[in-house]
Amino acid sequence: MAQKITLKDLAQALNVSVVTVSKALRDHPDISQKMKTKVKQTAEKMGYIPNIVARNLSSRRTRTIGLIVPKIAHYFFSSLIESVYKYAADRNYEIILTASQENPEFESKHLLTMISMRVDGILISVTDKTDTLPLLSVVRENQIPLVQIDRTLNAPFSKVVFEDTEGTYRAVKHAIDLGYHKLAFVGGNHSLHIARDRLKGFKKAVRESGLPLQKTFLVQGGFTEADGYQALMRFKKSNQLPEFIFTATYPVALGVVKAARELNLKIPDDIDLISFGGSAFNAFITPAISYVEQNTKEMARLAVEQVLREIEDNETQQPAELRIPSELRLKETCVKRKDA
Amino acid sequence: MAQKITLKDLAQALNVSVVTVSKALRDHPDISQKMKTKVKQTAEKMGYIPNIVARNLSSRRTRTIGLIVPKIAHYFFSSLIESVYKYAADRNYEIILTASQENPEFESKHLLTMISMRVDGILISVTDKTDTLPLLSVVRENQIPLVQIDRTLNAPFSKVVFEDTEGTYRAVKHAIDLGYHKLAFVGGNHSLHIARDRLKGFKKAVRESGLPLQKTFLVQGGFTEADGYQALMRFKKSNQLPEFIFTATYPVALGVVKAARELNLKIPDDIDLISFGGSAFNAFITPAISYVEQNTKEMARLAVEQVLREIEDNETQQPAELRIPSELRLKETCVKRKDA
DNA sequence: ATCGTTAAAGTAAACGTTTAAGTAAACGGT
DNA sequence: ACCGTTTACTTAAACGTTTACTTTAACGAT
Repeated sequence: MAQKITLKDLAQALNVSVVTVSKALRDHPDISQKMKTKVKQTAEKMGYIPNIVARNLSSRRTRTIGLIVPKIAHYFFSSLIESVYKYAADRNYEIILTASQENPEFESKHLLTMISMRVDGILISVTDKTDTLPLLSVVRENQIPLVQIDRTLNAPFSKVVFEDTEGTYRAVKHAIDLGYHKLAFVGGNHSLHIARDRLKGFKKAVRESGLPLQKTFLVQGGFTEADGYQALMRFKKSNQLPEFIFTATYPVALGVVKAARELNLKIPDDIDLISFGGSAFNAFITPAISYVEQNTKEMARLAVEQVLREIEDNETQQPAELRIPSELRLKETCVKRKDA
Repeated sequence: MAQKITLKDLAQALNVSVVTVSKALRDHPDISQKMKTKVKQTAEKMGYIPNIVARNLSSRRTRTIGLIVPKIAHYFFSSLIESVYKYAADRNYEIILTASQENPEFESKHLLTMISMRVDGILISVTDKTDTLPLLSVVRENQIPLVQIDRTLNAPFSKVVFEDTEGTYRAVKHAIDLGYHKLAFVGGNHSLHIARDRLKGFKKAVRESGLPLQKTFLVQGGFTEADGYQALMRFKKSNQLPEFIFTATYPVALGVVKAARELNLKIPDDIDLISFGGSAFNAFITPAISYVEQNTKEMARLAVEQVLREIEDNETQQPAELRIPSELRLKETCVKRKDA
C-alpha cells in the first residue's frame, strides 16, 4: 500500500500548513469552521490515522494510566481490571495493564516500564510479598500521580481501600453470636494493610467477646488457594481444629473448602467459614460461602477518579485515603446457631 | 525534582555525543567496552530512565502487541490474557489490552486505537456479535500482522483455534453412547467459526447415530450465562425438554445450571450437560461439569509465537491456521448410563 | 611508505506530532 | 481615520530518541 498518511501529506494535499491541519483535526478554536470541515473530509478520504506515539512525545502526555496488579485470572482482580478499563474509557484514557504474578521483582520491572512509557498516572495493587517498593521514590521525584488499590503499603500516596477492619469485625462478631468459640484467621503478609487491618478486626471481635486469642489460629502467609488449603491441613495435623475460619480472601476460602473435602470435614457443620470477598460464581458452589462484600466497581471508580484528579489538577495535594464500606453478605455458611 | 534526565544530559556530563550514549546503552558494537561501562555507570548514577515514547517514534516500532478480547472478567479470557502476557514478556514485548465488552462498536474503536498506537502486531478474539470487521482492510493495507484467537472470522489472517468440531463430536458421541436420544445444542452467533464448528461436530455425532436433529433443540445466541439460562427456560416453557445439552461455552453451561436449579431440575439426572471449556473453579461446583478442554496456555503460546513470527520475518507469508487438540474431561456430569 | 580495513567515535537528519510565538487581514468602536 | 482586538492562519522550535552516513585514527599487510 501507499506509505502511511501523515499530517504533512494532508497539508500538502490541502495546500495549508501542517499546524492548521493538526489544529483543525483537534477542533482548535484557531481554525475556521469551513477549514475544519474541509480538513476532516480529506483526512477521512485519504485514510489518515493519527500517530499517537508522535502525539505523545510532542505533547509530553500520553492520556494513559498504568495499572499493575498481582494477577489477572483472579476472581477479584479480573473484575477490578474490567471496571478500571471502563471508567478510564469514560474519561478517554487508555490503560496499560501488567501483572506482577505475585512476584515483587516483576512488579518493580513493570513499574519502571510504566515510567519509561511515560504514563500519566499509575494504579497499583502490590503482590502479597511486597513490603517495600524502592522505585516509589522515583515515582515521587518525577511527580507521577500514583494511587494504591486494596493491597496498600505504608507510603505517601493516595489509597483506595475497603473498610477492612470494620467488615471483618462484623463478620467475626456474627460468628461469635452464633456460638462459636474456637475461631481462626487465615490471612496474608503483614506488611500489607489489608492483612493487618483484617486481622485487627478479627482480634477486636474476639477480644470484645472475652474469648481467648489462640496464636496457632492466626495464620500468616499469602492470599491464594494454596494458602487456605495448607492452613486447614496444618490445623488438622496438629489435631487442633477451629470451629470457624475467617479467610482474608476468597481464594483462601476455596482452599479451605478443598482441604475440608479431602479431610471429609463438612462445611458448615464441622467447620464454618466466612471470607473477605466473594466471586461471581460463589452462587454455584455448595455451600455458597458467606462473605464480606468487596465492591470492585466502586473501588475502580474511586481509584480512577482519584488518579485523574491528581493528573489533571496541577497542584500537588495531600494523599487521599478513600474507604469503601464492606457489608456482610450471608449465604449458606455461618447461618446456623452452633448447638451448645 | 530536577528535570528528567535525557540522553543529552548524559552526553554533556560525559563529554561525548548523544549517539555514543544511545549506542552504548544499547550495547551497539560501534562502542568500546570501556565507554559502555562508563556510560552505563553514569546513566545509573544520574538516574536515567529511557523515554520509550521517543524511542518508539524514532525507531518506527514499539515492541508492543495489541490484544483485543470481548471480556476480561471471564473464565476463559482471563486465563488466556494472563498467558499471552507471559509469553509476550518472554520475548520482551509489551501488551496493550482492551476489552470490547462484547460490543462490536467498541471493538472497532479499540482496533483503530491500536493502529494509532502503532502496535507491531495484533491479537484479537472478536465479540459474539461481530460478523465483519471493516477495519481489517486497514490492517491489511498497513501490513500489520494480525492473528485471530478462538473466536475467528472468515478473513485472510492467521488463526489459532481449538479442534472445535472434533472435540464437540466426541463429547456428543459420548452422550449418545450413554443412551441419550433428545440432544440439544446451545451456542452462539453463526458468523463465528467456533459456533459453526461446534455445531458441526454436534450434528455429525447426532446424524451418525441415526437420531433425528430437532430444530428447536439447536439454539443460536450469545456465549454468556444469560444465554444458557434463557435457553433452558424456553425449553421448559415449550414443554420440550432435552435429555442432554451441549453448551458452546462454560458460561452458557452455568446459565443452564442456574435455570435448572430454579426449575428444580436435577443435573445430571433430569438434564445432563457437557460444555465446551471448563474453568478453574469447576471442581468446586456440584455437580462438576464435564467439559471439552480448552488449553488456554497453549493457545496463548501459539498465538504469540505466530504474531511474532509475522512481525519479525519480513516476508509476508500465507495466513496460518493452528489447531489445538481439545479432549473430553469427564467430571460429574454425563457419566451415568441413562436407564432405558 | 602506502593502502585498505577496522574500531570508535561524531554529525545530520528523521520520526510525526504539538506548542509557542508570530503575522496579516478583517473588524468594531470611537 | 485610527487603534486595539479578534480571526485564521503560518513559521519555528521542540519532544527524546534512532538511523544512516561520515570522520578520524590506528592497525596490518604488502
